[in-house]
Amino acid sequence: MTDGVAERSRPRDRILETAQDMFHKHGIKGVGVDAITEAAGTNKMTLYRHFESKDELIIECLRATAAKASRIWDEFEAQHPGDKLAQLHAWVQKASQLLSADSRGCDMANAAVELTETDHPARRVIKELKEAQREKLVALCRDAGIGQAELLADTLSLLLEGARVSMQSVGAEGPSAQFVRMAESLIASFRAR
Amino acid sequence: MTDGVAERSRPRDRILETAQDMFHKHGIKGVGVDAITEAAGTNKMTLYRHFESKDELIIECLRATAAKASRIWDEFEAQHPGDKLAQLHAWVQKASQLLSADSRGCDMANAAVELTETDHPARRVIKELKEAQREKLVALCRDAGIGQAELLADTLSLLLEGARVSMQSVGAEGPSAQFVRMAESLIASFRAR
DNA sequence: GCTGGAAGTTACAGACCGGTAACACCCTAG
DNA sequence: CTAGGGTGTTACCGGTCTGTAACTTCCAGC
Repeated sequence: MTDGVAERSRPRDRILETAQDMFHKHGIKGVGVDAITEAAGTNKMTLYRHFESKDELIIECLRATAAKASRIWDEFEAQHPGDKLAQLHAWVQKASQLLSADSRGCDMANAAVELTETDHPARRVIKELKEAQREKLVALCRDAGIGQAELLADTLSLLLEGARVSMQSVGAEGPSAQFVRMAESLIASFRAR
Repeated sequence: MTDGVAERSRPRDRILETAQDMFHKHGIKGVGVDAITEAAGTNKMTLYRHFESKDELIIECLRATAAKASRIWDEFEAQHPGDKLAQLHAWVQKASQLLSADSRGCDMANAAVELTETDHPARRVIKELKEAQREKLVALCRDAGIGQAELLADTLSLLLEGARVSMQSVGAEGPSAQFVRMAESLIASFRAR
């Protein structure tokens, strides 16, 4: 009969959620564990009882973010059951919404930029998660009946990745503003082949 | 009759060059001023006599990097005088070379990711420099006789930006490997309109 | 009510950070 | 030769960082 209120959830969950949010907003190196625990309404010792190090917490945050993103793909399937082309357009739409709603880009890409040590434990996790996302998009393009599915998927990936990082440097009025137009005409052009 | 040897150049120049290199390799927050001065063969006091703060040094580094990039555009003009379309293809080629030679992406974009404070002095510099680069590419596309020059330039920008950040998260074998093919077919498609 | 484990508290270690003060040195322009 | 500016050296300041130790408090299950 545990109380379901978010504010009174288990400390581990609060830490994970708060850390995700703060890493996203201020960057990984821009947030200390003390700040996280304080914002999560707990303390450092409790954090280190649940996560063996800050690096481990970072990895768990990335996994959680990826899992959240993965759930969006389920929405596509639910909204357009079986219609893979419609799901691809929904993907473009969703990407555009993300661009409008948030100017801090992709957590995994940002983490890769910040964590420059080539042997950092988070790097292989980032690579794995990004590869999984790539394969999902390739499969969607292929199932939508597009011939060069890999090429379209990769192009769309780069466009979105570029848009998300471009927003952070030039701002929302820069090249990223044209993302939807670019993506849609790309899809049309690939379908025409 | 000052000795021209690079190792014996003025301390300010050595600091600037070393800082550029180290910020690029290890990120801005991953490098302390002590490490920079030591690598530059000097000391912290000398750094602070030439730069009023680390933030100011960061800004000077970004300006220097942009100036270096700007010189590449002069090469395009020198290699293909008057032939703007050839220069556009040279741009693609050069971008691809950068992708192969270096996996740490764009210093300005990386800095924008790292420096999350919205009022950080480097942010407006980054925006200015990125906007200048954008206008250069737009002008090149326009002068190459492409109708929707802005749209092509912005698409190429996002592709390159995406490729440079994608390399850092997924690696060189990911979507960024197809950059040249994407860019060239984009240019061809825009020329056909 | 008792007990055991989870959580909170305080203090601390050791390292690094950006930035400054005071002073010694060296080398070149006059 | 001398004066002075650029440079090097050392020590320090106050702050922040990750991570730990020792102890107390709380609360649910029995």
